[in-house]
Amino acid sequence: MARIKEVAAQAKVSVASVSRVMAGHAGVTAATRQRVLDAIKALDYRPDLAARRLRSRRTDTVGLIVSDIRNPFFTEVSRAVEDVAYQNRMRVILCNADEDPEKEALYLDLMQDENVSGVILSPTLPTLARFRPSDYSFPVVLVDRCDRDTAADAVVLDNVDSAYRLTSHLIEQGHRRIAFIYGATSATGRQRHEGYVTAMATHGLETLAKAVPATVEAARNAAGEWISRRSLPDALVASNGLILLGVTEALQAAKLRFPDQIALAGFDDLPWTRLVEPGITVIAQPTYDLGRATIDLLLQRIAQPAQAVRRVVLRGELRERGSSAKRRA
Amino acid sequence: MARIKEVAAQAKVSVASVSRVMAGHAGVTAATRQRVLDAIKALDYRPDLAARRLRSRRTDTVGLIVSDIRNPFFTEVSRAVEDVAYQNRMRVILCNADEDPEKEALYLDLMQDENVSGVILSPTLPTLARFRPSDYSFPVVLVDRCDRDTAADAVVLDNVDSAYRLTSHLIEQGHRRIAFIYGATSATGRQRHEGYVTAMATHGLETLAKAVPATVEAARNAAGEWISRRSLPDALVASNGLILLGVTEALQAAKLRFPDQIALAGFDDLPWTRLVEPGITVIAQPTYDLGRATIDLLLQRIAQPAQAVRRVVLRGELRERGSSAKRRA
DNA sequence: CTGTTAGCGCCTTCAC
DNA sequence: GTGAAGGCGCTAACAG
Repeated sequence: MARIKEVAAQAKVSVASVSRVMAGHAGVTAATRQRVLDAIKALDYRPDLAARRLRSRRTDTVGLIVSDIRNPFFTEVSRAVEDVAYQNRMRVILCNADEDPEKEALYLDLMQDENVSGVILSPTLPTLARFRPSDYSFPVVLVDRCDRDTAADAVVLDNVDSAYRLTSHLIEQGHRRIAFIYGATSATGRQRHEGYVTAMATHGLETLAKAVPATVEAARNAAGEWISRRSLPDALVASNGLILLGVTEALQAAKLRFPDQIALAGFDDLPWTRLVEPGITVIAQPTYDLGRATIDLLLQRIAQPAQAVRRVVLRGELRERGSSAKRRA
Repeated sequence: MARIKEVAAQAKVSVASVSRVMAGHAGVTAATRQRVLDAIKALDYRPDLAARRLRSRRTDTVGLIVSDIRNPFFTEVSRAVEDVAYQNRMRVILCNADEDPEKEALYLDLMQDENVSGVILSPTLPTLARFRPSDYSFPVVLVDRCDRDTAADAVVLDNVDSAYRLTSHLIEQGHRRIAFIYGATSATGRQRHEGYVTAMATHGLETLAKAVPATVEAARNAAGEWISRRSLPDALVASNGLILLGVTEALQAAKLRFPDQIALAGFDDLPWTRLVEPGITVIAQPTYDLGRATIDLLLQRIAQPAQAVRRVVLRGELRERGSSAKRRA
């Protein structure tokens, strides 16, 4: 492995010039520049990143702390982050916090140790509650989850609105007893719950909601309990894709047909929601765009640490399908 | 941020002793050891990783180059890798090659620059064909995809066998004209195709196979073309979860009911395969275990670079569901 | 415009 | 058992 010294020797210049050429720094003759470039190519020189990072005190690395990598929403966000980051010569360190606040804290610590240039985080509720950007030596951009008053860059869906629209749609379809199952570990679940509550209240309807851990199993069990009661709701709404899956499984296990016996709707336009007859009505999230907006925001923040805190809100799109069809009066 | 010097000063010892204590090195008095530990705690000292890496010439970082992060198979593998890696004080750099050989090459290069301790790779066919472990300065463990004669550590499913069993199952159910749609970009698709061919040959049946890019869209189109022909096959088999999804969508678009009009089966026990009535028969892959075996192998290889090349083969499990049900003779 | 040089923070011989 | 000192490979400040 060639070192910068050898490149300098080969090009008959000083190491400083080599460094300057690599940095794309101005103030180098075209001639020396070329000699350096030739030497680099001739020796197949690749700068030592560890040395560079030690000296320059920057890592060009971003940490991606995702709350549940199995959730397709986050894998798509990760894909966007990965794409854009590498296009900008940044590395991505992947961390999966598994909806566990302790793991989140651990990973944030790790990021400190790694001296990353920035972090993307989708915090659980406890972490979000404690979250102060100033606690960290690196910029943090929140994705998917943040409170109204969180003083940090964030990219989120219009959760309240989307849930409001989804619920209103069900009401318009003639459903009245609409139940809402939502993730208890995230601000997102809460906000969607809020949108649901508002929509119900607007129409003078009683709410019927349950918070569950954001897993397929928990949702399946919760929905199962509801189903086994004597009085079935008219409709069930799930606050995200994982929960929607659990609910759908429970309905199927109980041999309940939608929309005939019960209507169904939820968040996240996963491929299978079209496959399950007659299709499930959902709010589609622009997942890739959310991810891209997040890493864009982070890169900008890294470049300009002092710029004003920003919040990007993307709109969810209602996709009506058979599962929410009109109730026969 | 405290430095090792300050810790040394605070503990009234030399930096060497601090370093020794941190390394858990023997030959330090319990007394000094305690003083150092106290100082570290008092100053909240955290060693600078960039400096340590420069000095020690090791990064304790593994690269994870996944061929398609949107494929749930790989997200589950990633989860396992992530889990185990961090438990072993290793970082994970995530790369998504998107089934693109050029990106794979790019990322492998990057891993070289990063001086990673090791790499996990699920190569496309072209990359696999060229692959020589000795081309890299770090150990590489292949996951999901490798040839019989690839001289590298690898963790894979028993692809040929599983496909053989799946196909045989369909034959036993009375299906005869069984078509196979498989991913053209991976050794895995090929091997599953081989198992299919063998099973068909064993029973003296003609094969009917098509290779497609490993995406939902490509599979949907391919299946669509097949379906629109005059003579429908008895059954369709998809070589992985993405392709199975595309095929299922095509069948649904054509309003074909399974198993009545056509039987269906595939690889990857994704949640939705149970949801689509009457359930799709699949080979379930032990995805998490595959990932864990892979990172385990890599960590062992890092610890003992000279050990013999190993191959771990995990067995796929046939899960019979309605979609492959007996053909009415 | 180019070269010399002083570290970045840590580990690790080497003396004592 | 402990400390002093050199150097990992690079960047950047300073001279020239």
